[in-house]
Amino acid sequence: MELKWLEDFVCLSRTLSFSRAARERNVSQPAFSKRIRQLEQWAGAPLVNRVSYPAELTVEGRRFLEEATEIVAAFYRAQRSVHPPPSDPFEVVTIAALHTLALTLIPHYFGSRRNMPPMTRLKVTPDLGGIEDNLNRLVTGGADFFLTYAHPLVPFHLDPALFPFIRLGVERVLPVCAPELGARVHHAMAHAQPVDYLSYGDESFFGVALSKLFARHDGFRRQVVCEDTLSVGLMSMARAGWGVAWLPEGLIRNELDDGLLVQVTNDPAMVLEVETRLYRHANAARPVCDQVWDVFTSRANRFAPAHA
Amino acid sequence: MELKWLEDFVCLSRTLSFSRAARERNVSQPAFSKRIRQLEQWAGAPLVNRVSYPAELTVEGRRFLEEATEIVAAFYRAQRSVHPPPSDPFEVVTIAALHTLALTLIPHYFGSRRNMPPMTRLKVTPDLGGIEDNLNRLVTGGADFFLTYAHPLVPFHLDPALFPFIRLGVERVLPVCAPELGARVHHAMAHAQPVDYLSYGDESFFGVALSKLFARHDGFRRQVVCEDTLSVGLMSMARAGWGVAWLPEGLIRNELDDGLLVQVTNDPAMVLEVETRLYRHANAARPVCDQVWDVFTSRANRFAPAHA
DNA sequence: TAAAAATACTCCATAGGTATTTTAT
DNA sequence: ATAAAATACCTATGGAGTATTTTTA
Repeated sequence: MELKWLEDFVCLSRTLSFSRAARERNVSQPAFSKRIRQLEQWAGAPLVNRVSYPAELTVEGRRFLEEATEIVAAFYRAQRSVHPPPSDPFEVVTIAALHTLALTLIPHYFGSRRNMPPMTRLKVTPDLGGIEDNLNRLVTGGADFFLTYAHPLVPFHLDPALFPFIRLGVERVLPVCAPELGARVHHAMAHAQPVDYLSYGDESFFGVALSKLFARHDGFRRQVVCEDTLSVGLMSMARAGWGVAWLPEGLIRNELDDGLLVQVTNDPAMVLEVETRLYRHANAARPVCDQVWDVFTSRANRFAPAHA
Repeated sequence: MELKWLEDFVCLSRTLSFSRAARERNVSQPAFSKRIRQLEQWAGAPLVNRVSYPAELTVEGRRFLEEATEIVAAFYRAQRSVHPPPSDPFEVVTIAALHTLALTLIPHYFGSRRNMPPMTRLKVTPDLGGIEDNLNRLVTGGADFFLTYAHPLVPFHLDPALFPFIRLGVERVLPVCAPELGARVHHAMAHAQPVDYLSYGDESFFGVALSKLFARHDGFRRQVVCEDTLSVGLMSMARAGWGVAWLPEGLIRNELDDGLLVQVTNDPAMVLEVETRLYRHANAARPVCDQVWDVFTSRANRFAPAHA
């Protein structure tokens, strides 16, 4: 019985796809399948229903998942317990965050240090374009909170019993470009002609969400001229006049106000609306975590970027 | 990272001996050492201090032990969660018990079913001579309680924080034989001549304890004529006149009263006194377990066989 | 038809064994 | 001197890969 089997299973329960989970776990699909079978043999029952597509957990699998998630977290807690952090008068609260939110939302919520409980330190661990790392940090207890976007087009499954979340607000992701390109781009889009497009790639949250959004509107043709998983990177390119980028409103409010970026269309179908959510581990029971949770709960919607 | 490494470590923390733990875990000593080293590498620190003898856990090891014990239990809880027992109106309380105590002490404590909380069922899982299996059942959550003898000569270590125990009483283990052998055996022992001896072997609790007791009195010579790890088996042989056996007083009270067995010496140095203890898992938090615990606590010493 | 999962097979990393040396009491 | 732990070395199991077939949407 190996720890990685449990990690495999937790990953599979999120992706509900052997191949995707295998890729995420950096093993070949046959090897991954075999490991899941070994786990099922140890557990004594099938945990995944393979006949349906997409795959789904069996009743036994759902029961097992709760325990498995707990055990995985316990392992890394045990590992950390060996090297207790040097006694520090400050309580450290770790927030795993999609990098854009680390830039835009966290300052909004906390404003100044005065809004933090005294003697606490905020540790933000931004991702590099994928949410998997952040999810793992939350599941294994490496982070107390996970600040993320959420959208029906980009499903990721976290057991709501173990990982409660609060909906902080809604953010609009707008198609923008430099003002000198505005007219040309507007014309191209209106006539289904290809436009220069600044892409998030196919892996990141916005990349997946946008590609599915565009799939619904085949009138939109695009030519990828630059790719970057970081929204701030794309913003720089857009300001330099390379092309159109879909950027979160909270990130570019100043640029829009100052006319450094302009929205290329008012078609609401071309605007992506995403929720902003804060997840926590139900067992992250430190008092300071409850305090931070309360700060976010009390300010939810009030400080959400789209409504600020 | 493998489950068996944690089981190895828990076992090692009890035995404080690589070779003994290796035997208990059914692997060779080098393989066992290697597994512990792998665990230490994963944990990121030495968990065992090997320079001292007997080996002892490091500070890190003691911290890690608590988590490890928890995780091992969680694994087997997860495994059981896959096949939940059929809904049964009865709560089952499982007691792992040294077989002799299963015969003598449990009936004394509970008397009739009326003393059990209503709608509960007692499941007794006696051992076959060794305490290791029972310890494992307790550690992995397979048993709610562990009823055992205890003696300084037979140390076994259970973390008192995780496995609290109550001292139920003291039992004397007496050298007895059939009445027709009494005079001859008494004479032989008085003159340091070998006597026919009914042995528990070298593995069981009484076997270890007695061999260490005898080592202090080299005046006692013995000839093993029969070996059985079960005390009741030895009692039958003793009644049939095969030789001398050391038997727990609670088991042979009737035989002594009826003159079917007689004590071969009154030398108090030849009597083994053992404690009877009830251990529980600190996290076995079901209400019915607390009730059973209370039954034992309230009756401790009152119903101990040696004082009954 | 295309993507996903299972199957077949090959290879090599490593877990575990035996034999031996080193170390500690 | 003896018992325990580490070291050295060898063998074989099985874990992971590639290639292929089967299956499902």
